[in-house]
Amino acid sequence: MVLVTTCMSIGDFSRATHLTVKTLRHYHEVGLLTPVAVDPQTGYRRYGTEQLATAQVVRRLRDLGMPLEEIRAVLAAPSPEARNGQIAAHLARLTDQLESTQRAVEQLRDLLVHAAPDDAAVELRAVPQVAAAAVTDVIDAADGTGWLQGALGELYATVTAQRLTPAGPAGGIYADEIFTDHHGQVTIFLPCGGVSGSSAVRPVGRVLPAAIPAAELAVMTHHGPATDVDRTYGTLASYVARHAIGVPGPIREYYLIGQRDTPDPDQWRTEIGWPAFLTR
Amino acid sequence: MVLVTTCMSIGDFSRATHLTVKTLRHYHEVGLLTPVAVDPQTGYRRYGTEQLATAQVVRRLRDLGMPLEEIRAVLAAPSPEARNGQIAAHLARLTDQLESTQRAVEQLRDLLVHAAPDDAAVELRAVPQVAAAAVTDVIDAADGTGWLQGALGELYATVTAQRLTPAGPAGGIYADEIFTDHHGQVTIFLPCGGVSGSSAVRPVGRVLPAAIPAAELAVMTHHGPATDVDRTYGTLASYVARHAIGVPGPIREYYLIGQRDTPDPDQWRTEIGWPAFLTR
DNA sequence: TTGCTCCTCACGTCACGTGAGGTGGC
DNA sequence: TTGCTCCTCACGTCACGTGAGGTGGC
Repeated sequence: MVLVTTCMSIGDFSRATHLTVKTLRHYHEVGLLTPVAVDPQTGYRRYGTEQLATAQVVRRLRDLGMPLEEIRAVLAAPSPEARNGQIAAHLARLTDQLESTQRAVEQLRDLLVHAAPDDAAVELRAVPQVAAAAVTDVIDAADGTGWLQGALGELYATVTAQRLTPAGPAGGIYADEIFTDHHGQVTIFLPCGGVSGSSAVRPVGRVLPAAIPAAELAVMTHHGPATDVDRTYGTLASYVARHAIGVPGPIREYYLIGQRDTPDPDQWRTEIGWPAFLTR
Repeated sequence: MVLVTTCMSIGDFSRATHLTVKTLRHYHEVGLLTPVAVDPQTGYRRYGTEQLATAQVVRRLRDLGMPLEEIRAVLAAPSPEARNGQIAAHLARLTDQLESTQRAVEQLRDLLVHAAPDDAAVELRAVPQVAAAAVTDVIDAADGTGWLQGALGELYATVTAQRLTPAGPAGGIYADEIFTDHHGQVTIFLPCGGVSGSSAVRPVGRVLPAAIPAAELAVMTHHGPATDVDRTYGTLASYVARHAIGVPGPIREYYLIGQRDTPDPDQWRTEIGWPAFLTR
């Protein structure tokens, strides 16, 4: 059986698909849309008419911002169901992006309308060592919020299942690299003391017993969701710098009221703790 | 008067703003966020507490996808009104993008659900030379739709003002570079013959009299808005390739029913004309 | 003194766009 | 034969991220 394919030059294929010649050459180079034939003498590319449909799909997926690597996976999907799943996953990402853009718009308005939080609310506090159940991981800052919710859920579930009583609000210890590199170690903990100050929690899944060290902190309470927590960080950093009380060490957060407590983000309260020395 | 500025290291400023150290150095390099002081010996950067507010604005504008160059312009705005105008312009662009993404989703669904247009509807046609009023420009393909509406509006307004009667539907002549480079010459014309075949139109604004040359075309009608006109182009190109009747020359479009005629996009009709020879 | 912070290159990423300089096809 | 199409480098764009390799500050 001989398959006779009707061919067209790259110029005709460009007019037919509304993809530029440069783009078509690029798609050839990365193996996304390989011409049916390439003249070995001249390097001239020949595209088959049956490639028009593929090009139309590629164009629409690119219009949706899908990376070339993922488009290649869609084209290679073993079944229509797999293909639809990949596309649906990308559309879900687009929806997430849209929501985060809408939040960014509100944040910007907030920033331009409302004054910076007042640093009169900064409090200096020495926290003692506590025994706790803890989850530790190295994460990307971008994944922070989702990861935090998962860790808190696992901590509360584990502590409850073991019939222990939390001895204070949950907290987090953030390595500097989380801020300076957007990638670093985070520990989320839930205080629950046992005999002689060591945690009574038994390891389950990611949850381990841990001793959370004592610290001296400049503390300020952030009101609302984490999206604009940087404003509270700024005020706190400014306070610490003006009083020249900064010391090295990881930043802490304490989750007083959050998603688990009330669905109203305005009522959420998070304490930010910046390492500081309290005595002069 | 001596201004004493409280300073912080790049590391502290990173923690305070949640911008990475690499990002802060980049913003310094491009002049977007210049430290208040740089140690001439060591190159160490010092940031002032009053720069925290600026950094917070920058971060939110970046979250909205605003380019660094535009953010610089926002920061340098002479008045709050100018600033708000620049931000509003960017938000309008975001809204446009959102709409175009939503259209892309529908287009993709269409492509996966509906079969390609049938090439039984392709018609071979010889069009004679006509006298016309015309607007010619070199444009980017991305600006095509908006530019086309403007040109059509100007053509119809001019012809009507000069009490001339259109002698047929408006059309467009698209240089190959519009498709192969996404940048090239386009002529939009409205036939209106005068004495002895030359256009009676007097030049006004961008509108000039022109003789639109005769052509032999393979023609197919596109139904609906221009967003998925590439499907009709593909079917037409396939037809021309299979019958081996393609000849060089610019592509034409004829705007039979459009935005000017009905607000319902499903009723819009555009003829696509692909250069072809009619005799064998 | 040690370890940590900070520094400057130099190069990579992603999806192309922009020339330069040259050759094949009708 | 002319002019057009097509070719391959090589480099640019944008907003950073990723090491390498080295120095200053507490």
